[in-house]
Amino acid sequence: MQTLSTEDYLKAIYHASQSTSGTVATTSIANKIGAKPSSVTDMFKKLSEQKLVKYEKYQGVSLTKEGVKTALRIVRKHRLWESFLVSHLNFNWDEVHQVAEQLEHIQSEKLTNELERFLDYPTHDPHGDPIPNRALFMKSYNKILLTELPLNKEAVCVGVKDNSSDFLRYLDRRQIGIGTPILVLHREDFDQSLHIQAGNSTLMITQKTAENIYIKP
Amino acid sequence: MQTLSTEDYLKAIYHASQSTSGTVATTSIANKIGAKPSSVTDMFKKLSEQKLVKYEKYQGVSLTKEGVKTALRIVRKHRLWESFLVSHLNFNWDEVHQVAEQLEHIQSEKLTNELERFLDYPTHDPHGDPIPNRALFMKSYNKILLTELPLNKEAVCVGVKDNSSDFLRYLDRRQIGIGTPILVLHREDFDQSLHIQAGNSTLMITQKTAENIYIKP
DNA sequence: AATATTTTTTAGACTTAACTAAATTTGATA
DNA sequence: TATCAAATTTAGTTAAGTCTAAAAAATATT
Repeated sequence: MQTLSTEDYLKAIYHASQSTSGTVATTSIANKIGAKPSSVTDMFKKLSEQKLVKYEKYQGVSLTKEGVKTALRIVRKHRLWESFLVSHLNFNWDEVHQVAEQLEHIQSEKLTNELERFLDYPTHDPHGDPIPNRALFMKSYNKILLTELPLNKEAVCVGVKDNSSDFLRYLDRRQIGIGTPILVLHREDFDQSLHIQAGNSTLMITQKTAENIYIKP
Repeated sequence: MQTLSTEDYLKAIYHASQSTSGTVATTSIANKIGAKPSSVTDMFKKLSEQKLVKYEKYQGVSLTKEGVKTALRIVRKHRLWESFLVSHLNFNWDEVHQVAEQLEHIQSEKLTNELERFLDYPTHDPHGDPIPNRALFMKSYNKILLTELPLNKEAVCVGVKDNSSDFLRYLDRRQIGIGTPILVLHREDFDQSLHIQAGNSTLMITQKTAENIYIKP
């Protein structure tokens, strides 16, 4: 059985390898976990002994098949709990992360599966991220970043890249959320800022904001 | 903030002091926690430094006011989660304990209070034990053991003393649960076994069984 | 009351997951 | 290619919570 800590490492490696899609560097995990690189090296060795990662000195790590499965089981629990917190316990989408970080470590297959049933088999969490099903399979939308949306083409917000409370609350204030229809009215060549229509209101957003919003045309 | 382990100790001390209502011995906690007495002594010292227990060498421990509050917060979470598991996630009353042991350590006041609201402020858990409210106040029924019920006096099962799966499953098979009406038809002087009417069926139970069923006349 | 038994504590050691500081390797730069 | 900087690993340390074995105190028995 995994300790709480190894689960955190596996999840961090999983997320890191999603964005870089290759081997993952010691420092990048150290930053995510909030630990020193030396501690991370120690853990890489331990995970390697357990055949959860492939690790070669100075070459970074990658998850083994078993490692991916373990990581996905945690991601599954995390996203199911986030969904529950928002749909039934009045949490906002910017408040769920910290609590879900704890709940994701609860060990009970029955609990996870019953929670999934209770929520009626949700496919995406409150941030638009896909929830692995019982077989750990998930399909993500064919989503693109808002920066790539052509002018005057209708689209819908389906997720966010940055899950920080700050960003999510910012979107809340702008009344942008999952499902909000979005149209790009004008793209400023100078700084790549966008004039968009989000729902019923027209507003301006920076490039940085647009880079963190996923949409589906 | 408490570690997972100190929370377990506080809860164990709380439960032990409920039954013995005095100071609690090192060995009794060692048995509950599944640790050696020497480890328990160490923890007693630590909890004492944190002013959560009153501890004097060789004299056992008792919870301080703050210790009781911390213990009750855990009991509150434990029983709320047990209620949730049974009422919404199809758990049986004999299956909930192990999972609730994990869930009780989740740190989030909002989560606890929203869960309580979602469950519509339950006063008792699936085993009939009272759930502390937000102010950590709980009122238990004026319950007595089934062994003390006079012949032919109507009563209702309101709880169990032994929460083990074995006992709970045994009661399930006998169709005895919270709310089941019970009538003692005959008490055998020889071994104190009882002939009772439970719901619609008549059956015989041993003294040991009767000693673990709480009823309200 | 003296002795024996049980309970509890102390002392020292182990494990896990972290740390710091120093050494090594890699990759970039000149 | 030689050198330098950054990243990574090694070596040794720490803290929490556990353990075993031995010592001390409390309780029970004769």
